[in-house]
Amino acid sequence: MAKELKDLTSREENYSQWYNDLVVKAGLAENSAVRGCMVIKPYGYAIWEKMQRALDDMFKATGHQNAYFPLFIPKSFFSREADHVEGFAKECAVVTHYRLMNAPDGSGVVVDPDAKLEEELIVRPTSETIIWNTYKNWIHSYRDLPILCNQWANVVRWEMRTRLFLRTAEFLWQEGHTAHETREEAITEAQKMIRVYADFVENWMCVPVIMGNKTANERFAGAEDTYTIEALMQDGKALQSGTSHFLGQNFGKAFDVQFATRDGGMDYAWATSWGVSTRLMGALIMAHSDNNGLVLPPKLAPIQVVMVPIYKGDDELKNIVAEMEQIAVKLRAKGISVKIDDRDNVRSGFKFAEHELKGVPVRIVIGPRDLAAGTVELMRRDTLEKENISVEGIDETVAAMLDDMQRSIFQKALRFRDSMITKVDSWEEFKRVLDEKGGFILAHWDGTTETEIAIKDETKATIRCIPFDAPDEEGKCVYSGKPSHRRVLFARNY
RNA sequence: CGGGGCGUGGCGCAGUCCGGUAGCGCACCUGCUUUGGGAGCAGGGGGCCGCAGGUUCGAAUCCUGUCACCCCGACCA
Repeated sequence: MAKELKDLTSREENYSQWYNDLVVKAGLAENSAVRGCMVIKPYGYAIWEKMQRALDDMFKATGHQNAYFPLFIPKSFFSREADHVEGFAKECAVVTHYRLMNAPDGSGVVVDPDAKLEEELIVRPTSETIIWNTYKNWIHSYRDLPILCNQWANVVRWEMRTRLFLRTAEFLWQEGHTAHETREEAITEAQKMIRVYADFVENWMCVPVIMGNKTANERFAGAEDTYTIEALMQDGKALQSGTSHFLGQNFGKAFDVQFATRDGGMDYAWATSWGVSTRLMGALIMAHSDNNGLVLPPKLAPIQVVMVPIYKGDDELKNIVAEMEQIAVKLRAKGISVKIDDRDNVRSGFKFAEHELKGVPVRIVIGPRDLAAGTVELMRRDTLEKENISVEGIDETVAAMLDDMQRSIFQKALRFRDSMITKVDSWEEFKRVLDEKGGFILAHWDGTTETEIAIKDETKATIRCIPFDAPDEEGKCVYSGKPSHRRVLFARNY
């Protein structure tokens, strides 16, 4: 391991650089040999697995089942829904051949020109088309509905510029795809799932979010309505953290998914889709980290408690580790994951720094003085506060501390987020707040795409959402001065 | 696809202008001393200098070509 871990520069100077360094140094992920693609390292993947498990439980609890659909999608499927192809065409990886051969001149391996595919295959950027092509065979009657499927998969979007976790050419996600009998039922489903996401992000990741509708301009390609959760990062930029779409009958019609209705007629199925991705890892990192490294919510930390011995000589080490093992048994009995760091090739100070960098929530240090006194030193990662406590009842103390941290990390993020929401009523103020403070801006908007785009062109700020809880309020558009009936949420974003 | 930058042990870099046969820090290995906040000393291993040509007695260095990657735009969330 490296002393180079030491220099996490101040976050204010260059937040992007700082973020990238942190992701790499904390051992979460790194760039791969493949352009724009990411290697998720074991520690990062362990966090992702915890997220997956929690989300999967929530999906099951809301009646969904997992399934799996193909990686490749015939090109023609994309032509079925005009908006959809428009939205994804520019970033698709295309498979054109199915065989390699040795180059005739011996220079290596080349694509066999005789092995050209009749129809090109697209590596899925999202799976609506292949799934609805399949649903056509599954749905004949209203009795077949609803269909509530989710798949855990990888997708590819050939982005020009990538950033670890936030935007990679290939990413891991889940995508739910449901089919319903009525418009109302589908809308209810889409709204239910955005609430599931908000629940997960707030209660597991400790990241507060604002739920709302996307504007027509920011809507998913092929959707009638898109719901989003928007989080705020510590540099004042917003991050779209999850979306849920009401797709109307667009895909039902595009793939001719008709069913016999209760009253003897025929109708097209109503659709939703919803997804969250490894981008959530980026949100987790950028929402809580400090200059010492990651701060992980206890519920998502692969290791919740690390124990570091302070010792001279093998005998002392042996005694301390024996004590630690007894404590570990008690902690594990409470479902707490524990690691005893008894490495003898690095010093304790190095271990402290390393575990802080990796965001381990609680550290227990035991040295000869503690051993004699029956105490330990306890430190919590979020506040870096240390206290000396008795070994008696340590399992209760640590369990309570982990619970408290889960709440406290969220509260801290919430206070920051709330302090970064500014109500703005003039164009001058809008630009000034955006440049000097950042964060979310609540302002009136005249509801037109022209104004939305003009604002984006001038300031790079976009409408993140029209919050569900935005109260009715008469006002004038901050840009055009035309009448508006509620405030919408603006921000610069990732 | 425009504009800029870079390619040298695992990582980060110096050396390139002005050619002389490769160096520094970290990491790694061995030993001793250390251990309550990122250890010290000593010794050691590892690089056809992105690739291909050319100039030259001699090329990391000069010339030509080529391939990567990074940053800023455009694209995208």
